[in-house]
Amino acid sequence: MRARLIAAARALFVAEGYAATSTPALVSKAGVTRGALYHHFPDKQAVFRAVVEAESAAVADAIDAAEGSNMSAMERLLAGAKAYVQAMQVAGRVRLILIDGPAVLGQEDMQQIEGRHGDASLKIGLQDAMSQGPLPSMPLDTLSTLLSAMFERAAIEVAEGRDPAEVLLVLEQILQGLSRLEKGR
Amino acid sequence: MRARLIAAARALFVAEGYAATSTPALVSKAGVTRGALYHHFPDKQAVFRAVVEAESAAVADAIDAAEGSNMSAMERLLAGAKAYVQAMQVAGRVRLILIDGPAVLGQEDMQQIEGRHGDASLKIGLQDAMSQGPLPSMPLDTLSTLLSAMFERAAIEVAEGRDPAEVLLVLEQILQGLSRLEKGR
DNA sequence: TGTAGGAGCATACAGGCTGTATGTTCGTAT
DNA sequence: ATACGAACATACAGCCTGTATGCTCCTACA
Repeated sequence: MRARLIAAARALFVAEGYAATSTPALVSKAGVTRGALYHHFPDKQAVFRAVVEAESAAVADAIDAAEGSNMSAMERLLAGAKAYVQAMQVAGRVRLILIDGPAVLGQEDMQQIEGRHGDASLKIGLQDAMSQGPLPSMPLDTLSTLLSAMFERAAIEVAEGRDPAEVLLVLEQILQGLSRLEKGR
Repeated sequence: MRARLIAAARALFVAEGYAATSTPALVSKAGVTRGALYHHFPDKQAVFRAVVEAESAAVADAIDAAEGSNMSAMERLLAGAKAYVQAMQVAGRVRLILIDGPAVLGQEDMQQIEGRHGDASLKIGLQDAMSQGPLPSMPLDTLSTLLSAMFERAAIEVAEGRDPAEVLLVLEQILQGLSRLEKGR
């Protein structure tokens, strides 16, 4: 039942957006009444949060699966980025996680949701690339956040039709550029 | 009158967010009635759009003002980035332009609004850095979009309290890294 | 100068949506 | 056997949006 609600909600939030999705329409699609919805969730926003959390977890799993342990730090970073962009191509994910999510749940909550899953692995990858790889030392949190924003935008661009190979090439160039800086600076 | 409405709208959209701002509250703050609002704007979204457009134009002006013509291409890029991040520190701009904007108006409209102003200058800067500067050749549109996303995130981070010097340092490193790649590749 | 017409704004109304309060059913533990 | 709470349905109150309608005043023009 909760699952049916979440599935129907996902479909509508993706198709119409959060604001334009009414709870009557939602429960109608799920084949239940509004009573059921408000029994399982405190409010409409909580339903949205559940949808986003599930989606975010799925993305994180896809990234983890793609990062082989026999890769170098830089290889893992690139593989992770590629997996991320690809995982975000599942229809609706960009809108849920990157567009509506921050506006509806707030940047803070979104950061917490994402941070629980995938964002941490990027930071670890960068940490490795600094200590064992060619990446020069610089503020880790900041670098991680900025690169993460770039990956997110990459996902959006590909979802909107830009050539994935081109996007990944540019991402690779930027990462490679970073590794060309002198380490002791 | 239109100006009074836009000013009141800006204050409320920033303080409460778009969804939580009601038109009764808006007109009450502006000291008029809802009739006036719906006389000047077709709907609530149009008021929001007007606010965002004004804000976006202000940011673009700040960037233009900061880019001296006697700078090298890479210097101009960095100066523009710095000016952008700084201009976005005006209270509420991050929320209006980067958080609520895309969700309320859609990424497409937002891109059009921003594109009319500042985004173009980034692309020109990159173009110069490629043809006359040290930047290796790569897909311009994609690079521009990805870097732009990074700048936006930089603005968000600084607005949330992260040390601006640290953020700008990392931005500079990334740009410098790009310029270290071999040009003929 | 008188008047028609429209801009600028206020008021009133209809429809829809959210969240809560109030049933109702059914399983389960004692 | 019964008391109790989970799971769901129904009913209601309040608010909000957009539109329709009304009023006032200024202006263009005869």
